[in-house]
Amino acid sequence: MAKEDKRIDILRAASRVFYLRGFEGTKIDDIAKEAGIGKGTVYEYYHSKQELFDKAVSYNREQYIEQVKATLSQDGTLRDKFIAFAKYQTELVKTHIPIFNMMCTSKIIAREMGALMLEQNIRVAEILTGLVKKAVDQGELREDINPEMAAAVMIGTINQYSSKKVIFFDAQPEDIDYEQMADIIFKGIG
Amino acid sequence: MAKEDKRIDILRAASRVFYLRGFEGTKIDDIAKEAGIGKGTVYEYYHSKQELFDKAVSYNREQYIEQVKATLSQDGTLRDKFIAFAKYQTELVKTHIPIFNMMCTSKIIAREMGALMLEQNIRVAEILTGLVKKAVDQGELREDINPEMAAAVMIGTINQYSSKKVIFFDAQPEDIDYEQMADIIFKGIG
Amino acid sequence: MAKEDKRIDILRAASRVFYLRGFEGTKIDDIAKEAGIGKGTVYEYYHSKQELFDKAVSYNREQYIEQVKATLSQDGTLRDKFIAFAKYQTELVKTHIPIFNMMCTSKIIAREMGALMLEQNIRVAEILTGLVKKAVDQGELREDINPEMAAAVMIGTINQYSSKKVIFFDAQPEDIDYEQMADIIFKGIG
Amino acid sequence: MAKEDKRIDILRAASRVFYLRGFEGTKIDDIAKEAGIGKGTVYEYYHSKQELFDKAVSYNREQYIEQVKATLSQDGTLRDKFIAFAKYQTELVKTHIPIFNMMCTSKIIAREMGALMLEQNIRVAEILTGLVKKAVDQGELREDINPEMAAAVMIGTINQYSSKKVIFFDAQPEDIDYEQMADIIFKGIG
DNA sequence: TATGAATGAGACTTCATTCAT
DNA sequence: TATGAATGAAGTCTCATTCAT
Repeated sequence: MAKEDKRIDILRAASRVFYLRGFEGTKIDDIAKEAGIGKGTVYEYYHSKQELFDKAVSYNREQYIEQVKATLSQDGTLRDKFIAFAKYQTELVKTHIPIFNMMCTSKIIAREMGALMLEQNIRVAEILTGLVKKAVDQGELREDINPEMAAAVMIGTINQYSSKKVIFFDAQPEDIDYEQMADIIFKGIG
Repeated sequence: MAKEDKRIDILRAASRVFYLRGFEGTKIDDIAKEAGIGKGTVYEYYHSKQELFDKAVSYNREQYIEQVKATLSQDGTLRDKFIAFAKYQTELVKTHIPIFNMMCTSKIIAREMGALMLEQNIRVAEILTGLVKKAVDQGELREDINPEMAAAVMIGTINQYSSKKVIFFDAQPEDIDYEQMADIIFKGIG
Repeated sequence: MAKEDKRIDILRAASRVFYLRGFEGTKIDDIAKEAGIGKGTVYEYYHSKQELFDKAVSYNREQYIEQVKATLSQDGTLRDKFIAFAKYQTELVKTHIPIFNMMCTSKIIAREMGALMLEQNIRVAEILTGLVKKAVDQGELREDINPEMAAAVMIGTINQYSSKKVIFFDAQPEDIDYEQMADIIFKGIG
Repeated sequence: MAKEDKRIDILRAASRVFYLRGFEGTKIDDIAKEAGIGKGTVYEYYHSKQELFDKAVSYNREQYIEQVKATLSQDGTLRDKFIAFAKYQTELVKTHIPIFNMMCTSKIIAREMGALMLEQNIRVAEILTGLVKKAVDQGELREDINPEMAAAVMIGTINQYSSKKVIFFDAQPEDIDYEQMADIIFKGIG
């Protein structure tokens, strides 16, 4: 228990620091201090910096995917689900899970992390693609659309507009007009 | 002349290596070898690794923005421009300019690079937003749309669908169905 | 009682591990595991790794010297004693007491261990030298020999031939022809 | 040239320090200081401490074997050769080549070094054994001796008596009575 | 008394930067 | 101007020792 709790404590501390400074920019000592423990103690729980990083990525990814699934499995139309997902994704970026940035800050991204990032993005896209197909079947969307592309429009728009507003302009998640975002995606800009 | 040429040579060599290995993962010696010169020579042209990195980022950003401007200033409807931009962006990712990845591989991303990335993305978004406004004025788009958001839909969709297909699934830029992408954005998915 | 037994247990466990891995290559945890106890417990009996090492060396040395004395105090001619000693020394190397190797595996050999090694070797040499003198008196050996050198011939030959055969060629102690060895030493090679 | 000279300089400096303190007890910084260079420079010439150690052992071993061969190939009887070899071996221990001690001071002795030590000792023993055989053929030695064992008597006696006198009692190599040593070996102690 | 989690000093190694040639 | 050998600061990881339980 206490042992496992501490493992998680260290993982979360590591996540915070990796998030802020990236893999290379993070010193084990930083993580130890963030967790309020000694440097050597980190190594009692994780064998290497790399392992700690990988575990932190996995941990946050799991958390993320679970939340996405929960968000998208709520009742309602695809429009409702989209708005819920957009809100969640925006909150996420603002507040807590550092997964996106963590993936962008390691020198090894070009090798191992590419697959991880892909997998996660693919899984979310797949879930959304499935929902799009169902919505087509139920007549909520027009029949001639490419579901995969439709899912890309949704995810892409959120990442481009919503997340960036929050990250770069310090906007609050509640300031985003999700209804308008849904309108423009569902009705088109033309 | 020759001096200035060599500066650019080094800059381009640095861009290639930074792109592949990130800031921390790149050794000055790697850059020197890539440029076919000695390690000390790099320091005759740039005072530090950090300066070289910054200059490489700026250089690639300039090139990128210039190309985007050229692409979007061609004659035609917004739809035409969108397709041209999507093609360019996709080619870009596939072939050469390492700007996106460079931004993801430095330990300083959270601090200085955030602003750079923002600025570039903002500039492209601004250009597109301007074109959207013009298209609204010319009746090509409906009047009630938020131009900024419309631009985000376009950029976001390209990044999510097109770039990912190319990056992660090794698709060729010419395999992407840009017409379909334009349709879904202009007509909406609803 | 039990306390003193445990001290010896730890000492023997330490001897085995030091023997295999040397001073620096041995972790306190290895010794604890070999002794079937916890790491902290080792420190209840010995104040430091260095003390434990020193005590282990002393312990094995005592045991060794006692055995050598017993072997050499048996009845018989010097030739008999030599053969008995050669057998014992060969068995020793093969089976159990790690004293020689322990002495070769510490970083402190050049300083403190030199004296220890010397002392032990000297004591054996002295005992043998004494026996040689007695044998001279009893007419078993010729009168003009240097007893110290004669002892060196005996010890040196055993170490060079017998021990090496066993250590490096995995010969069995009983495969050695001790009679032939005695012959060559007593009669000379000339 | 200068580069190769420096490689050797470092190797010799490393040999001296390894000799005094053993593998584990030697810090790269010690070697650098002994060589009068910076710590990083050592790594310009050798990739790791282990490589440097291995190279130092090999280097000293080569030097040693060459010298032994030269010593034993001089004209004269076996007795003459023995005396020359004993002198050389004694000088060696006193003055310069740290091979024996180096081999005794690493934690890896039990694994890799065993073979090296064996090989060297075997080679010397083989050379001597060959000379013994030749001496038997020429009637210098009696016919019924075991040449391998005779060689062991010679090497063992030198190591036990001569080297120890020098190492532990600080005797000078010229103080040793090599004639007496030859007598006792050739005529026997009996 | 016995334990093992926690600790931090210290070692190896890397690499940006300097500078003599 | 061009070079690459030299350097040492700094980071990762190990492990002897301590101490609360």
